[in-house]
Amino acid sequence: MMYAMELRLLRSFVVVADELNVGRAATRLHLTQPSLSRQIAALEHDLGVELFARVKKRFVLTAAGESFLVDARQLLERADEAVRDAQRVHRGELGTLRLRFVQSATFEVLPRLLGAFRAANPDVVLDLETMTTIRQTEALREGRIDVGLFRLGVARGLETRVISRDPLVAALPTVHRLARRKRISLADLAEDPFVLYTRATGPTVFDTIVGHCRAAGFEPEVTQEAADVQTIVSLVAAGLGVSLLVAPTPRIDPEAVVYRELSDDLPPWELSVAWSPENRSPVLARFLDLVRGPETR
Amino acid sequence: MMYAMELRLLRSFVVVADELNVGRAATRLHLTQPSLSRQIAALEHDLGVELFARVKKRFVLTAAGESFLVDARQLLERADEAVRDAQRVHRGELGTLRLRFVQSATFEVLPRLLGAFRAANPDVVLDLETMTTIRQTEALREGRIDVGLFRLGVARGLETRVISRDPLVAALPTVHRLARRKRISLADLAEDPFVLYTRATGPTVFDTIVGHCRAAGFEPEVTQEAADVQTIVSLVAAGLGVSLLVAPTPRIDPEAVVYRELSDDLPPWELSVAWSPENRSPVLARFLDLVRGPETR
DNA sequence: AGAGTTGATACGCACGATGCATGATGTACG
DNA sequence: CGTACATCATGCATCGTGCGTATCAACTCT
Repeated sequence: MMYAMELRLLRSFVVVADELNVGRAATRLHLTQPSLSRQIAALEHDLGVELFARVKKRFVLTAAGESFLVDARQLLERADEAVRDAQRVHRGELGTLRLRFVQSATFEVLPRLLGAFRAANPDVVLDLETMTTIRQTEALREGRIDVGLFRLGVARGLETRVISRDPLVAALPTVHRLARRKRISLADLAEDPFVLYTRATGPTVFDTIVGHCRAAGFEPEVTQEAADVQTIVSLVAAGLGVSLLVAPTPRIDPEAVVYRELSDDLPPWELSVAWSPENRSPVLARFLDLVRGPETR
Repeated sequence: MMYAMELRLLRSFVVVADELNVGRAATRLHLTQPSLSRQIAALEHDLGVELFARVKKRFVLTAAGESFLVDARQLLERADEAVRDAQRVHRGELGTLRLRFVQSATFEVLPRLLGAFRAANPDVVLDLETMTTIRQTEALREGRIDVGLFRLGVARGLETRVISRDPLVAALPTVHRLARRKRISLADLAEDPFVLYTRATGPTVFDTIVGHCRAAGFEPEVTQEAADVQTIVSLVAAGLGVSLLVAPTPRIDPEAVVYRELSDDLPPWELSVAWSPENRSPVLARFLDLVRGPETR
């Protein structure tokens, strides 16, 4: 069905229904009385229904008019809301930010970032999940997510910015012979069994650590692999071996595990924000303002 | 804030968003491409927000466009609904019928009437309540209710139509000396105590019954009054006296109370529908179609 | 490189909404 | 009871705006 009905007619109708007097309503609408009279007539013609009963030159809403008034008010209200929402989405105040991150970002960087973003954009829905580095870059390129947080690696076709440089530390069981030392060197651990990230899920982490060991003159004996930090720390606590982790580290089992600085001059482990330059999401823009702003100083 | 936004623009926007091709969308809308192009531009100008990203002469919805599309669809949907509802209200298919009735209508007439009306108008909300005759006529004149159902009395300024003529019957305790007789005359009850409707709430009922008794040659001894039929029947069941009621009668205490026809040639007790001729409610019109239709044969 | 799409812009026209003047009808009040 | 006032509808001229035709500009595909 094709109605010629327009919001302009609804706006007029609501005012006339409010005043129940065409002349006064016309003044409020900056129109003349005849013009408004014809608008109402046109609306009634469109609907095929009388909205006002002209009883003795006086306007009264009909039952159909009462019903339509309620709906017209709601309609105008919702139209305004739709406009406001579109504008807010445009400004990035409203929408969804799809953010993925590696586990080691969860301990310090992520809470700090999200806290600041939440405060500035309370109406943005945050779609959060952990994801490995490789899958993040894929998802970013295909536009399935907006922001990635991962360590190492240049991502072709993606923009990145380092937001944190964190040292590697050694995780030792409290009962370990070196646990009393404040700093240790990698070479000290040459004979120890290692617990490391599963190579299958993220080869860079595994390979980099093994590379550091070789540079220190030994081939690490990896007795156990695990897919997440928590498990690795638990295994270290249980005495299955030592490990190398990125600081800040999880505070589980503080009685059973200690973290020690490394005296070796290892390059810092960089945490980067990554996004696609093709992604025009205003919410992403807001997020990047936050990330780039303070760092550009 | 004054938006020039009109539904016409929304209708166009939805189609363009659907096709993502101005030319094809224009064909569907029976417009030319330039015209539609300008409509979209005008809409974007109104909102102050780009709805489409023109990337390489190809249309893609922006985030704001996505948001606005959802709302625009909903808005158009609701606009149609508002029109349909107004039309249904006009036809009396939608709305409220405010119906009041005296107690004696509840046993047979009311269920029959409402059953038929409900079947024909399932979306009309029925606002039902018992109300005394006098208060019904007041409420009808003041437009507070649509239909009244009461007995006796001409109501000035109201239209009425008799829909049921019911005989008076005598209510006797089962243990009464006349309970075995099939028909009795009023004069037989000359010495019995009477239980009647409270005169204060409805004088016509009380006075008419007393009038019948006098015509039968005795002054009834009213030992007890009560405001509703149920109570009266209970009192008769308890042996406090006899009563005269309109048939059909409530089926409470069938062991303790019997109803007997009267041999006197009393005028039937008429039940009327009443309404105000000023009331333009389409729902009322539908109701009257039902009431008048079958009766006019 | 050239043909074919596709969206934006220019220009003239025509329809429609507006304002002014007036008519029709009802109300208030002396 | 009649006249002045109020209120909504209608006739008519005008102005604005949205539309179509023609054309341009930019990108795609072969």
